[in-house]
Amino acid sequence: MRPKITLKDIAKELDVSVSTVSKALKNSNEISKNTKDKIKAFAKFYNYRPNTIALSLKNKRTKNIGVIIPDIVHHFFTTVFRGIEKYANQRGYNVIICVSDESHEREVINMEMLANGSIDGFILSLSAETQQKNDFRHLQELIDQGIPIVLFDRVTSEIDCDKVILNDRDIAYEAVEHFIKSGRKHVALVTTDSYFNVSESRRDGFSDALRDNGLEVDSNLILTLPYNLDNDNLILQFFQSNTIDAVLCVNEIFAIQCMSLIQQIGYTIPKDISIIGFTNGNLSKFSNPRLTTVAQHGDEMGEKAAKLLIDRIEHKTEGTDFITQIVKATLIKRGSTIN
Amino acid sequence: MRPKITLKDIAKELDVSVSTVSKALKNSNEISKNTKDKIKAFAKFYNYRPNTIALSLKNKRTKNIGVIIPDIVHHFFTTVFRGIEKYANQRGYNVIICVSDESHEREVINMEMLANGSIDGFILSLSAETQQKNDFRHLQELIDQGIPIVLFDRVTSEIDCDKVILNDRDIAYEAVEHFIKSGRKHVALVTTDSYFNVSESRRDGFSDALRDNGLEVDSNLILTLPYNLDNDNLILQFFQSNTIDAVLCVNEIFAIQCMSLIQQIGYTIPKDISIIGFTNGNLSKFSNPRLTTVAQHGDEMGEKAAKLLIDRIEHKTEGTDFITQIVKATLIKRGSTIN
DNA sequence: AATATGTACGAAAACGGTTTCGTGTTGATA
DNA sequence: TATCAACACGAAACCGTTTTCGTACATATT
Repeated sequence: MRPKITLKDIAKELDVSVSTVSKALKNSNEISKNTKDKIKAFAKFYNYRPNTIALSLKNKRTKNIGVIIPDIVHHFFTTVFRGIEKYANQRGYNVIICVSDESHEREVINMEMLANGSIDGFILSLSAETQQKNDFRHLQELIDQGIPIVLFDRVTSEIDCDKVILNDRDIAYEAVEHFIKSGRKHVALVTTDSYFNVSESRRDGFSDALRDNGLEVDSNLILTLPYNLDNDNLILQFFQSNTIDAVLCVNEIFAIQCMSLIQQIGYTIPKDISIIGFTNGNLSKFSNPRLTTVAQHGDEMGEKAAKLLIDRIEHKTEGTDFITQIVKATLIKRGSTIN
Repeated sequence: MRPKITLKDIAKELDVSVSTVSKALKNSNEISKNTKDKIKAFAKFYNYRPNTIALSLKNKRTKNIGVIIPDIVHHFFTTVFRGIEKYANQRGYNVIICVSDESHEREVINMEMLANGSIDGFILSLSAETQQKNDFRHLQELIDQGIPIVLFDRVTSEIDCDKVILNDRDIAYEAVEHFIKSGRKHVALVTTDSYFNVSESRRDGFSDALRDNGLEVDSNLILTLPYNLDNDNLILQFFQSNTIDAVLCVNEIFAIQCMSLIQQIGYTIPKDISIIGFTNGNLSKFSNPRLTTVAQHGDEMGEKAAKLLIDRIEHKTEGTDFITQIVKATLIKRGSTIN
C-alpha cells in the first residue's frame, strides 16, 4: 500500500519547508527555478494531489453541490440530474445527491446533513409532503445561513431564491389545443392532487384552452389520482362512465395506464380517444401506439439550475435579484393523437 | 444573514476555552455539570452543528462514498443507487454520484476527482469502454492507495476487491428452460457485444440450457446489437429470416423493441413467439402484453454493495479475503410467455 | 563603505474541530 | 499541617493546505 503523499512529506524528503513546496507547485516566482523544478519533479513522480478536504476547510468552499430530488427511479428527475452533473463537472464541481422519497422529514434530514460544510449550495425539487404541508422552514433557515438554493420544477412562491420551471400552463394549453384542432370536444384531464404546483399550472392551461375555444370545463372530466397506488379501477370507471374523446395526463405512467385500460375497454387510440402525456421517457417512445407527449427537457432544466447555483456560489450574480428561468416544453407528436 | 456558529464563537461568548466547549458538547465528565449545561443550552439555542469538513480533516474520514455508474437515466442503475443511498444513509454516509456515460476517460477523471480526500471508498459499475479496453489501472491505483472499492454488476476478475453480481448465467438458464417447458424449440437470444461480462454470462446460461435440453445452439439465432443505435431493421430482418418461437433479450429496451416489431410483422405474443427480457422496469410492467422479465433486484445489490464497502471502510472486515456476493434474480412471469 | 534592493526561502497563523497532557484549586487524609 | 487525589479546565498539537510576513544573504547603488 502506497498512501497519498502530502506537502509535508515532500518538504521533509527534499529538506525544504512546507510553504516552499506549496509555492513551488503553484509556480510562485518567490521560488528559484532550480528548487521549483526539483519539487515539481518529485511531486509528479509521486503523483501528488492536494487534499480536497484541507482545501475546503481553508477556502470555506467545497466545490460540491447538493441535489435533493423526490425520487431517483424516475425519468424526469434523472434527466435533470444528468444536466446538473454535466454542467457542474464542467465547472469543477461534484454533485452529492440525496433522495427525499417524497418525505418532508427525509428532505429536512438530508439538507441538514449536507449543510454543515459539505456543500456550497443546493438544487432541489420539493417533496410531495413538503408541498402538502407547506412547510419551508428548512429552506429559509439555510438561506438565512447564506447557503444558496435553486428550486426546480416543484417550486414554491413562499421562498425567495433562484428557480427553474417549465411553462406548464402554456404547454398544457398547447396540448389541449392540439386535441381541439383535430376535432375533439370532450377533453379529459388525469392529474394528481393539486398541492403539486405543476399539476395546478397544467390544470390551468387545460381549463384556459377549453374556455378560449368555446368549450365548457366539465369537472366530471377531471380525474384526480393518488400518487402511488393501483388506480386501474378508478381509471376504468372514469372512461366507462364519461364521454371522452381525448385525455391529457400529467405524467407518463398515468398516460400509459390510461392507454392500456382504454384499449382494454375496446376503444382504439387515437381514433376513438387521443392521448397526450407528460415526460418523454421510454414508456412513451415504446408504447403502442407511440405516445404523443410533452418533452420537459430535463437536461436543460438541470443545466440551467446548475448554472444559476454556481454563479450564485461564485458571486457572479452578487446583488442581482433572484431569477426564475422558464424552460420551454415541446409537444412531441406521435401516434396517440391525430396530427 | 446569520452564518453558522463555531466552537470558537461559543467559547468566546461564554468565556471558556474551545476545548472546554468541545468536551462539554460531547458530555465529557471532565467538565462540571454547571458548565456543560450552560454550553449545551447556548449551543442548542444557536443551533450549533460541528463542521463536517473540519471533522473529515481531523479524522481522515469523510463519511462520503463515491458511486460511479455508466448511466443515470437507466432503471437498473437507479434502483441500485436507491439501495446504496438507503443503506448508506442509515449508517450516516452521504453518497456522491458521478456518471461515466460509458466512457473510460470520464470514469478515470471522476474517480481521480473524488479520490483526493472527498470520499472514503467507491462503489462502481464499469463503463462499456473500460470493459472493452480492459484497462483497470485506475482501479488498481486507488486500491494501492488504500481506498476500498466495491464493483457491482459489471465487474472484472482482473481486480481483486469486493463484488456484487447477479447470477446471470443461472437466471438466463432458467428463462430458457421456461421457454422449453412450454414447448418452444427455436429459442433466440438478443444480446450486446460480449465484452460485457454480464452479456457473456447470460449467453452461457442460454447455450447451456439449450444443450442440456437436447436442443442445438444455432448461432443464427443469436443477434448481437450495438448499444445505442436504431436497431429496428436488424431486428426485423432477424425475425423475418429465421424460425423463432421464443426470444430472450438481455435488457428491457431490446425486449420492448422486439415485442413491438414482432407484433408489427404480424405475429402474436406469446402464441407465436414468447419473449423474456432483463430488468423489471416500467417498460415491462406496462407493455402489451405485460413482459415476462428477469427482476435484477437492484435495491438489494445496492444495499449489499454499500454494506460491503462500509464494513471495509470501518475495518469490520479487516484482514478477511475479498467477498463476491451473488444476488439471485427472479423470473417474473407475465403475459409475454406461456406460463 | 554604507545603504538600498532583490531574491529565495521559512515561520506562523488560519480554517474548525478533537484529544492529550499539564496545572491550579479544592477537599480529604495521615 | 503537609501530602495527595480528584476535579475542572486550558494550552497546544494535529489534520493538510494557503498565504502573509519576516529575514538572511547577495548584489546593486551612491
